[in-house]
Amino acid sequence: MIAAKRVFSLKGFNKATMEDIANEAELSPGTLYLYFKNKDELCVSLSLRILQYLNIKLKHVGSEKDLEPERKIEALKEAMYDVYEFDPLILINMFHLQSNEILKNLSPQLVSNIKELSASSIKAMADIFEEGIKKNVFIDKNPLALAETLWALFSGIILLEESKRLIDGNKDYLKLTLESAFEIFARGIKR
Amino acid sequence: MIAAKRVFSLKGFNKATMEDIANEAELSPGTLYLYFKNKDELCVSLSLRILQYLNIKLKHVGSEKDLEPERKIEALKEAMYDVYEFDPLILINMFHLQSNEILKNLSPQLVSNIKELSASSIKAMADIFEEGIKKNVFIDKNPLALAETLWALFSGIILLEESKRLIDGNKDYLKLTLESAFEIFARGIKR
Amino acid sequence: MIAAKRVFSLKGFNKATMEDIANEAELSPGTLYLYFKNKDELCVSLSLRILQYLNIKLKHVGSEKDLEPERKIEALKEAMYDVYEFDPLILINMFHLQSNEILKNLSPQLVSNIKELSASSIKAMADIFEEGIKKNVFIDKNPLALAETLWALFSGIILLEESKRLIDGNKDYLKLTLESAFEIFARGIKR
Amino acid sequence: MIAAKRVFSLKGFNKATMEDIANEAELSPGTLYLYFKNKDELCVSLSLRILQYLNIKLKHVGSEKDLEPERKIEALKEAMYDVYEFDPLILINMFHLQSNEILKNLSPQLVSNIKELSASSIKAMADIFEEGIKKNVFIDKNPLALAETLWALFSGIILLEESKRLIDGNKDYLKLTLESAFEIFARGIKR
DNA sequence: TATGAATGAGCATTCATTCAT
DNA sequence: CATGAATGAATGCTCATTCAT
Repeated sequence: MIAAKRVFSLKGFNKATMEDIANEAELSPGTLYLYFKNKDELCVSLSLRILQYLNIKLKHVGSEKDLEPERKIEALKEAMYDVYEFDPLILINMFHLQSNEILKNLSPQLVSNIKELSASSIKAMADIFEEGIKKNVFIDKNPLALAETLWALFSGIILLEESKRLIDGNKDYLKLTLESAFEIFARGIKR
Repeated sequence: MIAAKRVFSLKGFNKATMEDIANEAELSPGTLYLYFKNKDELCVSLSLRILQYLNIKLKHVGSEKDLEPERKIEALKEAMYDVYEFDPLILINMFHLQSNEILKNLSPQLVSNIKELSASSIKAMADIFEEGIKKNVFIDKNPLALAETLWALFSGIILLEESKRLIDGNKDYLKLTLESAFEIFARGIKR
Repeated sequence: MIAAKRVFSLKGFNKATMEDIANEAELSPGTLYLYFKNKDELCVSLSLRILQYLNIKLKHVGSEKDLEPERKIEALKEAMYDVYEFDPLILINMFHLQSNEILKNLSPQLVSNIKELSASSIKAMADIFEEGIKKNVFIDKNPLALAETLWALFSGIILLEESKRLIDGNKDYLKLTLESAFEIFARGIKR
Repeated sequence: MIAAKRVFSLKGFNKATMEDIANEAELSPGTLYLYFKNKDELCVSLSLRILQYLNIKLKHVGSEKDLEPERKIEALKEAMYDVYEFDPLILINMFHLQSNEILKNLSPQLVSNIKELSASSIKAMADIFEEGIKKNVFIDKNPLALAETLWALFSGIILLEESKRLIDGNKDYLKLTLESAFEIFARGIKR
């Protein structure tokens, strides 16, 4: 998977061949198929891994007992930025994947995994919002709706920054963009 | 382009063949190449079209003299939803495109067009925010930053809904999600 | 034909398209087919032209009454070099053509033309040799055989120099190579 | 390579498809690409093989200690005829190749191989001439120039005979033509 | 005479996948 | 558990040629 990550990052998913990955992993092409049913599943496994990482990070924020809801929003931002820095390319890929034709040909098991992890991540955020609402810190809205909005904001920013980098060759302003967006979001949900 | 739209929607970009499109258009494959340099450019042309449409809609909102800034945010939401309804698949595709390996192999002319239209769209929103800031309706933040946040929110929501549809087979809740997200955003930027 | 010559020289016969030639000639592709049955015949027409030119030159040498046979060999060399300089690429192409798969698909008329011109050129040289043999200046060999040898020598040198240029990027030493080869040939046929 | 030789001989290089060759070799098209980078390189490999064969033959003649220089010229003729008989079509193809657009797209390795073999072949002949010059049997001329002349004569004759066969349907007189040309050449370089 | 848009058969090449070892 | 040679279906793209105007 490390090899695959490296190759996908370098060549992009479509241009990377199984042979490339096998070479990078110092394995033979055939061996890859002992561990992954096909190329799609190999690709998705990478997404799953980062989704797991994100999930853990978000849950961890939720479980911090001593943190005020408002601070937790801050912590979410940090968590998201951490995940991004851990592996930008794979994160981007993951957000692409979610609405892609690849999903259609995936094994139900894997789709189910993705579904669970996504749901779990959004749930983790929703819990935080729910707490905030109960404490009268956040506006009284469906916590899930708040969580989805934040999720959308996060993924949208990731893709926007990627697109800016590709089109303009811009440097990496993600941190700033993220700060700014979270500030607006935080104000938007404050009671 | 209508044929291509149909075929891409049906089969997805990678699975659609030039022959499929030619058949749908009742043309020969060779003829497609008289009008589009290659498959990528044909695909991107579709994105360009919807980006143009979005651009016009956003500019139109900006130019409405009698509308209060707060109403214009509402109008932006309507505009975005209109564009989505005009052609969901192509809009999704467009947001994918922006951060994709396809961009790397595109003719500079086309990349430049995309760049201009994106910039112009964001600028149109930024103008609205600037007006609102001047009128002391919105918080005093860089209007461009506000615009980018809204853009990210929009694209993130589009992709999130698409992913929900693919994974859960959920019905189309975009309208609701959009409403909810815009409400938060509007509160977030209100002074 | 001038346009075709230019395009073939630039791109080579296989890579040059009829559209290239039409553009260069400021005509439409269709129009080319009013004058040439197909691409092969257009190509061969060019060869025919230079073969005609060579033919005239060689005959002219033969008809110089006041020239000793030995001088005529010198004159042949000059004639050949002239033809080469007139259009190296087309001459090379012509020698390639003669033993190529293109010939198999040519109209009988054109094949017949080539045949006649080649024969006539060789005949012109043979006449010179015959004269020399009668005058006891050249060895008593079949004049046609002498002519064919000289023809082979000429074409071989043309192709060798072309190959040297392509492989080594060497400058144009054709003149020197030709001199040297003719000297050997002249000694070889002198009584 | 045997399959390719057969197919090229039958259909000519341009008309032969990779599928034809694969079928003839009882392999799949893809497998061909495991051994040859592309069609051009497959074609050139054939040329390389005969060039190697020619090279060995010529060197062998040069290394015969007991042969007088004059006999070595005879032996060269025999060697060349042997190579021709070994595979006429491929030899013709080889001489075409040397001055062709194909060379431009070849891997540097292959071009370098061709270059070396050609040079080595000409050198082998030049050595023979040098020996003859030292022994006062041949005229005192640059041995390399003599070698190139003979090379040109050889290739020119090969192509001329091929063209005669194509145009006139003539039988194979190569042996005779070669004899005659070598006789002239031998006289031409004799002191 | 000239056009040029449309053709569509044709082909090189790729690469995910398999399977005998 | 690993191999890697072989596969062969799949497809983007080309370009000589045509024909209605």
